[in-house]
Amino acid sequence: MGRVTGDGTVGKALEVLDQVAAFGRPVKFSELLAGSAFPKPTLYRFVQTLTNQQMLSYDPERQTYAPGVRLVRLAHAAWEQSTLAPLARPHIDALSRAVGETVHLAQLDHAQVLYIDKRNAGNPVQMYSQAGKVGPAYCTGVGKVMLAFSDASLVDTIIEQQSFHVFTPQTLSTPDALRDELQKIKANGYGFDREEHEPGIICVAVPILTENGRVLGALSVTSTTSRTNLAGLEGYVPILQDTAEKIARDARNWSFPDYDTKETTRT
Amino acid sequence: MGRVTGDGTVGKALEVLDQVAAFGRPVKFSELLAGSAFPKPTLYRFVQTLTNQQMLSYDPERQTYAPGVRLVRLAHAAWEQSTLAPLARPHIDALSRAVGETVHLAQLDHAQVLYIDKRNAGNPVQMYSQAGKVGPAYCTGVGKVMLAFSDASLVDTIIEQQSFHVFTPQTLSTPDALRDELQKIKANGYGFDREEHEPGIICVAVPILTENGRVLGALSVTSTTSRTNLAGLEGYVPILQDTAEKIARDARNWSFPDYDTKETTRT
DNA sequence: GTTCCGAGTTTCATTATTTGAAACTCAGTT
DNA sequence: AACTGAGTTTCAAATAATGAAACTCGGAAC
Repeated sequence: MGRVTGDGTVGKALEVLDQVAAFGRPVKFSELLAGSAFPKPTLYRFVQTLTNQQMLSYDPERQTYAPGVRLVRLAHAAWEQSTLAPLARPHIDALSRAVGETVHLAQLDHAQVLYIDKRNAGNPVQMYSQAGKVGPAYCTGVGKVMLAFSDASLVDTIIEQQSFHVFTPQTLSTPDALRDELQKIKANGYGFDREEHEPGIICVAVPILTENGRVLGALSVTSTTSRTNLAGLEGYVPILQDTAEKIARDARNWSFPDYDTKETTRT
Repeated sequence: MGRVTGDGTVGKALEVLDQVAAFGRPVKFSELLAGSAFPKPTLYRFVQTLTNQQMLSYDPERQTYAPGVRLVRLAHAAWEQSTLAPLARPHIDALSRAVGETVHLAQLDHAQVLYIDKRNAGNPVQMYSQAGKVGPAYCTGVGKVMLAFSDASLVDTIIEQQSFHVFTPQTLSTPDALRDELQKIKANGYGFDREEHEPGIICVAVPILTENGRVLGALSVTSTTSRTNLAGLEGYVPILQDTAEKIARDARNWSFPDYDTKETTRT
């Protein structure tokens, strides 16, 4: 079932770290305790250890914990070494200059979309996304495009984990509706977000695929209904596909890790 | 007395994580083993656990490990909750537009400068490209400015930990030279980087201080000797100080961690 | 083709760490 | 003065981590 087994003490500690991060704000020990499976002294020791290790920061005044700065340092290394971002950067810069709209680079992380880079439009639209932020896979352009080109078994797994929360009247709210959409996207080679996540926000997205057709990530151009429409965005498809192809080519040359391939030829 | 490293199993596992990150590239198990104090099976189990937990990613093709995507997600929470960056963002945007040069926002993390946000001269907003990067405290504008306004005891501790590596002929290479410089910076209220870290790169920096004079972080405007000179940069001091003040004010209003009354010893 | 080699992996008895019920501290109530 | 409850410490029992040794297995050497 859903729960990945926490392996050992380290797994438990990281579970606590996730809990703190999930709050989205500095959190008191008692709040953590209320939402934790661990007994008080156990949780207490984990929080102490993580704070010592700078994985959490403690505000002595308010007596709250928040994810710590050590994570920011570590994530920089992660971003540089295990994401497409550094490789894609020059291509995204060029794309951004060419289209003059907000550009996103995303990867699939478990059942969610992880935004790993972004370029803002010249006149910035206030948007929810940033590098490191996660979003739903079933109602974002990048999410749907990545799913559309993923293996059926992976899609099944991921669809099971979607909440299908209805953000707007356009949100695809059932697995079937999503599967239909994925099929159309696969046929077209690109996909839209038709205000499915945020009203007024539309986007066009393409997958970044290896030669063998494995999904590395996705690229999108985002705009607003007040600035353009789907037909307008569709005009960006060629340059998006061109950019995606360049990124994929660079990725091959760099021999990018098969980061989510497990059990390929092993028994 | 202080244990420098290793509280429990969690501490050891995080030590391994740091080791991987320190390589700056995907690393083989044997390379890790060579630089590790842990026996082979112990290290092996840590690496397995961290990989299971997505704190490391494994490339089965090349048999290498790199910091994992989970860190990127966690760091986003850290960046939003325990750094000045989200709060400072609008002010830095404004500053960036006004000066048209590269702008950095940094905090002190142990004995190092941690860059938490950046605006490039030409292109707006690039996340995590520089955010998360660390630099030396003794030879960067932001580093020296933060030290200049820190408590003497903290400065002593930090100076002990500096390498005083000589990057350029201008690098301050002794504690005494640095202390002199810090005194001058404190008197002026702002500081320069006179090509001390990279040839041709100069900057002017100001501290971000609370009402009580506690250092929250630092702001800098960076340019090159081919574009301007120290006198030119000095012209940015008023707008830098203004921006720093606005950030400090917002920090107080938002009552963000790491602010307010000095050691409350009420009786 | 066989042997050797060594990186990576597993085993298991030993050892050290983690665990959590209970007890304690202490500032702020009642 | 007694109560309360969040946060902290204690300590014997339960559990997990440890690492020497042994094993795998693909490739290099003979």
